[in-house]
Amino acid sequence: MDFSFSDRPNDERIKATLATAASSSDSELTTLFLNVQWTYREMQKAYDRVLDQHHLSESKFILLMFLERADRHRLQPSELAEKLGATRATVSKLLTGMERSGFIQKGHDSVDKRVVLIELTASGQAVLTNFLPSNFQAVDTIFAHFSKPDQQALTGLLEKIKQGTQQLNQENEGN
Amino acid sequence: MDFSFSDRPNDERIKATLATAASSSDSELTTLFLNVQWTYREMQKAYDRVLDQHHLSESKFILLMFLERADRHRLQPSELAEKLGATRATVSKLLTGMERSGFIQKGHDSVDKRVVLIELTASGQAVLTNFLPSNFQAVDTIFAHFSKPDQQALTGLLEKIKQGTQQLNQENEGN
DNA sequence: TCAATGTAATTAGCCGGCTAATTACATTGA
DNA sequence: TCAATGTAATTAGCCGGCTAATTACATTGA
Repeated sequence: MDFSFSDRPNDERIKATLATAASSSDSELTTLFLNVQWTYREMQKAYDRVLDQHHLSESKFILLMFLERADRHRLQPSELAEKLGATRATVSKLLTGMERSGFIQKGHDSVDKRVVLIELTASGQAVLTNFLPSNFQAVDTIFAHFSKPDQQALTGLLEKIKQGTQQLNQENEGN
Repeated sequence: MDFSFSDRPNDERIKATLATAASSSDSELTTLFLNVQWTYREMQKAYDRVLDQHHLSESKFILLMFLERADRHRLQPSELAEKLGATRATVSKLLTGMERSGFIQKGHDSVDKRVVLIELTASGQAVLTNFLPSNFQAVDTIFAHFSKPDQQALTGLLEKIKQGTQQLNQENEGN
């Protein structure tokens, strides 16, 4: 596998976008914005590779975590969807794949016939247990160069981005 | 549209993950990691909404930018793919959609019969010109709460994440 | 009590990403 | 010169996200 960096696409975007920037402030903020996107996407790709080595995707991993902590290792698809923050349709697809992989089993609720009960299998348990150390290791590596103050600084800056995002949503309310 | 915040899914992930953390350092870094993901994804969703109001996706917008700057407003699909940093297959799909929308036209190269030439249409031009101010406005809003030092600080922290990402890739080389 | 309404899950069909396979043409070198 | 190899683009088929429609069952209230 070739992970030698090609930052070229990012540079191309910056070049193209800066040519249309009206002010130097626009230029700086746009560069920063593209930098945030690029950094996140490279980070996520690297993290996804770790997950893939364990035959997992991020969402599937999170679903296994929820099941692991649930009473009797069982939850309804709708409960999983709400915890995950995805639609029921998406979760339905993910669960189909996880059943095929043998990570979960589907069962029926005795009371409400509409309900499906998703149960963690031993094999799903094992995959999760195996992945967890790699997960923390990956996060450690990503933030290897961070000092304590760096962590706090980033937390503060993320908070400001969240506020800006909320404003952007308000500006565009009513479609 | 309802943009009232449900941070619940993020909280659920943090709760579930922290329960399995070995050290307090793991806890802190994992929380920070989830926070980075959450913040980016909310920001991107808001930005995508702005694009969608102009019948664009981010990749389509970038492709229009490349064409706008190109000699005679023309590029080959393979050139666009390399600049964009996506596969030719992906770009092929995007271009099909953009042709349907009337943003581009496909033509033939007189010399090399394998080559397709993508040309920006007047309508594509117009959509781009119209979107650009909204684009800068969106970026401004996202970073509305950032001071100059904040910008510099974030740039530095992103650099550290990039370094960590590269290390993570090295650790997982040869899968 | 049963028609109207609500709810759980899935399916169909779209988007934008990917890899692998295919098609068509161009280039190269013995 | 033409077989082997390279290259441009597309297509097939997968993934994980979405909305809208559908199916099947549960609840409610006149």
